[in-house]
Amino acid sequence: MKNLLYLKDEQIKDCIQLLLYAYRETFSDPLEILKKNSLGAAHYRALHLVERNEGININELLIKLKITKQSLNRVLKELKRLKLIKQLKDKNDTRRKLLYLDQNGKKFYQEVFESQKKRIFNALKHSDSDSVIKFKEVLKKIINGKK
Amino acid sequence: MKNLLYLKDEQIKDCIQLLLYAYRETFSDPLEILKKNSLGAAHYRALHLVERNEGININELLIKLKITKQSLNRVLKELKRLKLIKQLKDKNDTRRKLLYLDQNGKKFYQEVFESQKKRIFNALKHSDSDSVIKFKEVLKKIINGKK
DNA sequence: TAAAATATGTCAACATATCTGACCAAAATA
DNA sequence: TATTTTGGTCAGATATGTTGACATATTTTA
Repeated sequence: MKNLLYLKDEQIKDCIQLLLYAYRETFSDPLEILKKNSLGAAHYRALHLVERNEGININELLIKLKITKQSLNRVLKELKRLKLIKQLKDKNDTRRKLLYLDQNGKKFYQEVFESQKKRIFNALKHSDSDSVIKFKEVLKKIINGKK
Repeated sequence: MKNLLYLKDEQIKDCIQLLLYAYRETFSDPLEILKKNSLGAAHYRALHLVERNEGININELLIKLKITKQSLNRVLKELKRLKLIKQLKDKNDTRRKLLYLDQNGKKFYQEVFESQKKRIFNALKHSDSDSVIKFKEVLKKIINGKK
């Protein structure tokens, strides 16, 4: 049995705290721009997922966001009102509604993303390629978790 | 100029998404136990910081949490009521109140931490020492951010 | 084809955790 | 003594989530 220092409780607590701070800072950066448009973090999370998964339907989005459809609906209603996203019927199953960024959406998303990007960009720029790969690997293991 | 693949927008978006998911999963694990005691994530964040900084005062805690004193006050009131934390006056400056875990607090904190620890522990266990070091380095750069 | 399942939308009520702004008191410091 | 610092409190607002109930259109299944 190796003496795995980095598995000691204090080290784990360190990781948890770093994760909390990194998340908080990363997601507080874009709040200002969002607020100007009377939107919040929840709208951005949905917008981000639509941007990265153009044509996603409501159900898939719900699963990724892990919120109820009532909560999501409120968010989507406002995003549609502001012409940031649009819905098109799935031709193979017209019950399903597929989500896309609308005209304003692409521009707005890019603006919000830029505000958030700076922090990550600088962090990665000052890290080497290997560090970034390992950083993402550990994050993925945390996400998939539970042994 | 090197061709830094990992600085492309798509890679940055990947990182942001991983960070969001890792945070969400890590902090959703302990919610069940907290809820049994009618506490939430906010109480745990405060409890965690008191555990890691025994004798911290209110102002320092406010700065670490980045919330208003009104919000913190409500959280601390409940933690004190449940005998999870206690306040002692600073003898050098009796305006200041220093926070410590109370009897119940140590036991309760450990229980909640264990529920959260599993996920991180497994992720780190399946990573090598170098990966963990680099993982933490990148997180720190993200936190200190802004060039 | 009739019944069941699926995908989405909506209403209402409520819970939680945050915020702002105003104001107060005790203690330390200039 | 006047000002600043530290902490507490009240009241109201906002953002985001929850449950539960119900409606509609469409697809799938028996």
